Amino acid sequence: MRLPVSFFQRPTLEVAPDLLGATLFVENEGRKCSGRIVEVEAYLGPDDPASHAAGGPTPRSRIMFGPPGRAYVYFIYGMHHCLNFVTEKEGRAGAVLIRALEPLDGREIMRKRRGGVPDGRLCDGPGKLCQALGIGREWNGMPLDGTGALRLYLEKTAEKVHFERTPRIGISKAAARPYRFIRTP
DNA sequence: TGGATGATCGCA
DNA sequence: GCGATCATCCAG
Repeated sequence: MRLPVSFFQRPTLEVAPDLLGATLFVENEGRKCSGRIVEVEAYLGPDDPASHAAGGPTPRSRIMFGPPGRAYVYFIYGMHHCLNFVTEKEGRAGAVLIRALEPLDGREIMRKRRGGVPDGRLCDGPGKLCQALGIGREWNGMPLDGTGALRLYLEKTAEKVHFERTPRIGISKAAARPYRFIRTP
């Protein structure tokens, strides 16, 4: 079942765990790739010091304050992109960072984009999955229901999903908050 | 463990 | 303008 945009119009900390187990589909360069979401992190609004939305809207973080159910893609460390899903109702900032996928369809082209790493390393990091799926800045702002100029969408899982919560990775501010969600067996 | 590599943002 | 910082990745 396709996830509607309204799925994202909720508190970020509720959306994040609900995304675990969902399948992300990306149509790019005439190819369709998909992967199961297995790790995410929540980033909140101005009250979350680790969030790009801390300190109010900026040219980069503007999308986080806009309507939910869109992609927030940013460039970091001079060489990587990260994919987020915008949450909360319009005017309130929030996003979920997609940190890892289990690759499903399109592994051939993902391997090609990733330079022939083993399948287990294709999408096991936020920068890696963007490289595998061919996601760059041009995907920023794309709706998550496949209605944009570049198509991506999600399907919900029917399975019961187990997960654990841990602190977020690679941040220095608000590092103690348990806003990371990992799918467990 | 540190280097690559460039956009971003606060402060001057 | 300037520079510290950065939601990363990979080689060694």
